[in-house]
Amino acid sequence: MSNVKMLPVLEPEIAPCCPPLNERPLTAEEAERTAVMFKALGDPVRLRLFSAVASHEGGEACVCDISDVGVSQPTVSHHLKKLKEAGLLSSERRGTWVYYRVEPAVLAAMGALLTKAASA
Amino acid sequence: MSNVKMLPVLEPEIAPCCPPLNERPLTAEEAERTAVMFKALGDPVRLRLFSAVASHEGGEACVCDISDVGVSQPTVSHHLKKLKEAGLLSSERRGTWVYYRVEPAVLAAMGALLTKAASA
DNA sequence: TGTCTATGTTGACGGCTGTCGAATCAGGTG
DNA sequence: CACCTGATTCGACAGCCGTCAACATAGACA
Repeated sequence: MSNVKMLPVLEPEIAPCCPPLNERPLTAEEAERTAVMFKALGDPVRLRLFSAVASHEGGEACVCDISDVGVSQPTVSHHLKKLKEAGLLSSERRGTWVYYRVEPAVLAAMGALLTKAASA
Repeated sequence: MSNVKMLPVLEPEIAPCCPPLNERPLTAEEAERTAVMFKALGDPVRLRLFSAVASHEGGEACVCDISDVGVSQPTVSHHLKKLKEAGLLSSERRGTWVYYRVEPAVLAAMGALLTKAASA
């Protein structure tokens, strides 16, 4: 298979998504979209996988490099798929191995949601 | 009753918690602690409630001001409790009403986790 | 005291989600 | 081609979670 479906909300280059959390109450739709991203990081295993990819040299990592998080290999694959669906990771097959890479724009957007709210 | 139990990890004033997600792979414990916070924001209703509190004047809001999110009142209470347990909100009763307030330090810590990772 | 309003708690239900083993797919190698 | 390894998908199960109605609690006020 090729591509898991991506969240359309994340397609714009800088992923503006939603206003800072303290600017105004989020609408139901905004909350729905944003919650998907936070939920993706709301699992310990996914957080470890994501951190492993993000901290790996070159900003990308093969599944084989990061699959030592205490769960079975199908479960690792399942979580990577979730992160991908949330728009936080992208994947590419190169020969034998599949490499995952972080999406910095999405990360920055999520960070802005929080830091702008914190500073105000 | 008074207080719901807080996460001990969030007690230090600036809530240093964990390194940026791309500095090194998170340990199991770090991931466990951090995931609790992200999970708290990983629900649309909670995100709307949190945003409503954060954007309310004075940085605090009475439950009656924010409970119009399309779910029943007990459900609102349930979600506010979750946000409180995650260390994202604090509450205080003043007379008839209960006021919720955001914890900016925790918010800043979560933001730093993401923005530092995004910029590197 | 009693009553009203504002929140929180309880108990139950249904759906979602994390997990695994087994099967399957993709690519490399012989 | 057969075979092996890396990775995903499938099918099933248990536990968690969001939701509600009903009940309980806290404070204000008469």
